Amino acid sequence: MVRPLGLPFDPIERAGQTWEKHFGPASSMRAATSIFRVQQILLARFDEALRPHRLTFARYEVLVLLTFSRTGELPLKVIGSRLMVHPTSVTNAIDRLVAAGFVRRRPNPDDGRGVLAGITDEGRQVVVAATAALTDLDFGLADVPEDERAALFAVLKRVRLGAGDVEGSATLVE
Amino acid sequence: MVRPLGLPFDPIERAGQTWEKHFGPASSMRAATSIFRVQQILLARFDEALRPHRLTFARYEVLVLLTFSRTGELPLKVIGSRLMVHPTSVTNAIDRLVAAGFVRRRPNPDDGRGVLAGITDEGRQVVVAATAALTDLDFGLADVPEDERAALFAVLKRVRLGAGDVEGSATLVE
DNA sequence: CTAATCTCAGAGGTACTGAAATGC
DNA sequence: CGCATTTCAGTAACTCTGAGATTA
Repeated sequence: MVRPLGLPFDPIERAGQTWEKHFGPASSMRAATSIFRVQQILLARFDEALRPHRLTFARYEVLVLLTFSRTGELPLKVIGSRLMVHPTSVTNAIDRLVAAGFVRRRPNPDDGRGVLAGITDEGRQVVVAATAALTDLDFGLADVPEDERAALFAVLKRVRLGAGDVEGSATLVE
Repeated sequence: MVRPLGLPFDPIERAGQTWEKHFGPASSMRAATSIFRVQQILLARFDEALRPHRLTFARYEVLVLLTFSRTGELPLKVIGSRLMVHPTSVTNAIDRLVAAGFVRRRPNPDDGRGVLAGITDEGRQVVVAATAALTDLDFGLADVPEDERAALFAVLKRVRLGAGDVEGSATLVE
């Protein structure tokens, strides 16, 4: 749980006002700083909700991805690109999921270089429970009305496409 | 620099579609996942822009805060609450800024328990250069139109207030 | 005495680089 | 051969806990 700050003013608002006096327009700075703070708040909420299930949010995402796959198995390479994490981070996450009994590893029969991660029965059970915990929280966004969630997603999508998340869309916004 | 993914589809969009089939409404999940991804993209951009100045974004924020103060000095306690970081993180950041020659430490004459961090001339110079680097980047939000930056800030503010960032505002949205 | 401020030691989680092993 | 996939070793930066020293 991120400790409530309980300040008598909004620190980001105040930083924005001071910024405008010293440096100029502050809209980007305020928005960027808010993204950092909210990410910190959400991550703390998620990890708190997931701790009883012996999961972090990063590992939960891996399990969900495996649940979504037809066979319950995916190459590590695919996991990394879908979740947008570094290959060594995938190895690390899978190591820990295997240690917890939620995932099995086996060589990819279709590609001798590769490895498949497959979800276990225990992994499927924990995903259900963990998902219930997170949806109870509304993914930390209970204070945001439904239409604003969609707007938030749309605005952030511009940034993601600009960073090359989707091939050929770096200049388009659909 | 976060590597471009160059996927043939948007991984968050796809996860949202699959989510709706398995679990139900996905607007919160999509928005929350987007916040995580964009935070990762922005942080990578900032740290890349700041590396030539021997700063991380966290340390840059400390220097800016000191620049904004009347005397160029602030108690560590104030730095921690304004930047919303843990006391031990403040100590760590100040340690490194002192080692880089950007900050000086001295006992707080008004409170024997406390410590003041003060920005040095070299620190003031580096803040100017680093700020130019970040504003050149539009804080990573060049792809977001001006009015949407304000909207983004407003939506995220609901989450921050709900987490208790501002005393007495947990239930209000101004 | 209680409470606040700061520091230190240690643990946990993630990201990244560079190099190696293996197989396409 | 070049290239892709995974792993390992090491580094870095941050967060948090718990303990201790100092002082309001």
